Amino acid sequence: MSFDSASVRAQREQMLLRLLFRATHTMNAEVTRRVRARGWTAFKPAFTTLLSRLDTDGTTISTLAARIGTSRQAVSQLARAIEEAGLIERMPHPTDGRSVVVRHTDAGRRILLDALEVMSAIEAEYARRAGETEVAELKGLLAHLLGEIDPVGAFRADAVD
Amino acid sequence: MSFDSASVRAQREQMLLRLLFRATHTMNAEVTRRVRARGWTAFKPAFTTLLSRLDTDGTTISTLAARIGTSRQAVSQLARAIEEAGLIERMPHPTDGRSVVVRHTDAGRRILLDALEVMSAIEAEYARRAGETEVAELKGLLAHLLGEIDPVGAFRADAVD
DNA sequence: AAAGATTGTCAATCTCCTTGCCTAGTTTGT
DNA sequence: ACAAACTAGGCAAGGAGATTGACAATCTTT
Repeated sequence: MSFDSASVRAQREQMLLRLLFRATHTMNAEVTRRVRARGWTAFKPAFTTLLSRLDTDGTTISTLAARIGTSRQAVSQLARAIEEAGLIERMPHPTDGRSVVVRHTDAGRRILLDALEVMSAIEAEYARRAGETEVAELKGLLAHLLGEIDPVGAFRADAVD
Repeated sequence: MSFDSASVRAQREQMLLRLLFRATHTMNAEVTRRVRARGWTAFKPAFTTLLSRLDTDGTTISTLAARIGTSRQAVSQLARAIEEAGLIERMPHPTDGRSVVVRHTDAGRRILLDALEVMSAIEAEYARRAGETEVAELKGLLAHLLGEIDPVGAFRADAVD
């Protein structure tokens, strides 16, 4: 394998990982910008990760960690930040004295719905610019690939809490 | 829009942004793991961003910043880290006294080729598991979408350095 | 020459995450 | 019943990667 900088660069530009990086970064920046523009100035990109995984009756830190796929400490810290933004609240677990249940506040529910609306709007815009079929197909292919390479990361309706 | 936690969660799982996040994260983790396994223990995920954008005869910090799409400061810091890992070297610009030219060392060229091999191997593996056509199509659709939403991020053969 | 831009860097700060350790509870084994 | 083992959560420290503001050195324009 020879080394020619231009061809190496061109090659990398077409790598799947590079394409994924660019798409993720571009879309995430846009979502954050628009959610903030809706008046949620305290919103941070990481918030939706947790907010969207809370059950109506609340969820424990450990369960969240398992769902999100990070450590309990990370969730605990993230939860503190979101709590300080007034979007969730901590409560003692009804039966397990060690556990803490995290639950949406009203504002937490509102911002989540707003974020979902923003994401839908952006997707719709992408579909308008790049083609309805293309974007739908892209989502299908991504979901298909993820089913192969990251089955655990998927939402499981039967998750035990 | 009503609020039902389970349906909201399910809805978000199918959002394009969420799919992109999962795919990016999964693939990036795998690339890093394998490159490290090839003996590049000092390798960090962020390195390839810069390494893959260096020209054979070197590139200035400002040019890199424009190419990568971040600030000069970020590039400067990243360059220091990569320099300390022995993969690039700084040199004074031949004509412009303000500029610094960043260039691959031999090790820098080798690790980049290794990383590209790793990425190709992973893509091939994905193609085997999820289908050749599917992965090729996924890449095509991503590139197509990016052409619409992030035209600047693309590689430009006519870039002036 | 003087005014203005541009290049790279320093320093401080921020976000998100990790690792190591610790206490308070709960479950298990005998 | 009771000690051992495990689990839930949080504290502290710190790292990776980026941002922002300020700045000296150097070019460019007028």
